Amino acid sequence: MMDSKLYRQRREAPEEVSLQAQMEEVSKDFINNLGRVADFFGFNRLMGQLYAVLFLSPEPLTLDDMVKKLESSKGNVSINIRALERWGLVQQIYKWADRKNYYEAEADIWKAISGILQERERKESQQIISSLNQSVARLEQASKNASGQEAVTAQFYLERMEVLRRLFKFGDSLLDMMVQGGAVDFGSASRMARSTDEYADDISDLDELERQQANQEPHGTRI
Amino acid sequence: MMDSKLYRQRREAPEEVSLQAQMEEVSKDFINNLGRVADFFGFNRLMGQLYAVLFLSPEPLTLDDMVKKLESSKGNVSINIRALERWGLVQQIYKWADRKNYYEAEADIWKAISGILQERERKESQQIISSLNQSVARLEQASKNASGQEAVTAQFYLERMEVLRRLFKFGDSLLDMMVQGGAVDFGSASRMARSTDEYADDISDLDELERQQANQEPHGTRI
DNA sequence: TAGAACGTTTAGAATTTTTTGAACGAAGTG
DNA sequence: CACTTCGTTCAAAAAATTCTAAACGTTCTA
Repeated sequence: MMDSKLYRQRREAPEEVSLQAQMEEVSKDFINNLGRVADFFGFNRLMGQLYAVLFLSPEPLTLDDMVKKLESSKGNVSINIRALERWGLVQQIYKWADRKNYYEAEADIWKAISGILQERERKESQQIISSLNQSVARLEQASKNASGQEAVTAQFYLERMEVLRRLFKFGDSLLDMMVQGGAVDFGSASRMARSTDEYADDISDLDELERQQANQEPHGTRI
Repeated sequence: MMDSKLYRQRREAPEEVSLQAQMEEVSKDFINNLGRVADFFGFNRLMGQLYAVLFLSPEPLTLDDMVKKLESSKGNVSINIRALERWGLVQQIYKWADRKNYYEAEADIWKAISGILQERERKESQQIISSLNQSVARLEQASKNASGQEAVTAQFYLERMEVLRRLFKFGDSLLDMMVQGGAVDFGSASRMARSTDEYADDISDLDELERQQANQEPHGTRI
């Protein structure tokens, strides 16, 4: 079934062979690139490559198709394709009277990315925000009746942590806006992210942060 | 010199000791968190931890201070602190008549992040964009006088690659706006990122992309 | 019912990344 | 000059990640 294609290819005229060859090369590049991207984003290379293969395939592919294409082992492909499935990057297709599983790439890239942002990046950022919130609360409480050197250091901690807390809050709302579709103004964003003491008296920036975040508060980022 | 602090701590009243303990714990959390963040972004854990230690320290620290605090080896700290320096996340401080090197964290987080985005994320995205551009160009050229099945497949490749090319272009300009300070509308962004055929006839989106990108074209993203 | 086709799981092999510790050189000190 | 302090380098160890190949369970087929 697949073989017929290969046969045709060998018999065709020079120009056509050349196109085939080009497509071959181009798709190799593409596959490598997505491999690197996946790596870059903390997935593994094979996941990216698998997605790439499926993304460039007009028809859904089977496990073995991918094994062949990527020269990897069946086990490895099996594991990674299922990871892709869990991330919503790949879907399974069932064919009538065919015991094989076919897979195809989620073609709506934006949907795929939103899913990842929602599931992974935001979870990460929210954990950190939550931890920072706790820390700030504890320190504020504990340093209430402190004085001298200790109080000064505690204050320093508080200021520094507040800077990071703002940053992550901003990052989190940025992610949310990417997912929900909103608008961000990086001009004010960058000012907000800068260190507290420089801008502590400039309340308008804080207001702006709150306003930006208000748009998406409904779905529960607040901690 | 450092010991005096520890001495004081032991002699102080219960409340004060408690604050110290709180600060200890809170800073451990913080250090771990930044370690994870660093990991998440493809640096290594120690880099994040080092940055955290410096970020929470009111005075600059020496290599050995950090070795002690993080219970790592000198070699490891040396290597990673210099990596941080290269990324502009940490600065060296020279003290008069002191042979040791002191380090302090870049306190302007936004500046630090911009640097990374500029140096690393954008480089990555631009490489991919460039590779995609080449591929698209090659395919367009090669499929000029093709026909039949081959032409159809080539067309499919082109469409798919165009989708990714748009996505990365958008990502690239997003990064640029974060660095330069601009505004992004994720509503139109998401529409743009979706697959070509659905929106091919809706030219206004394309216009919007170009307009958004026009702001930063000067510093050479165009390929 | 035996055997083939498929996908999953898993132990351990291979590879990559991170860490250590010792050696070294440069610079300062007595 | 002998000795100490400090930071870097690098080979090897340790740890973490990724990959393979074989075993296995299911489902289908003859």
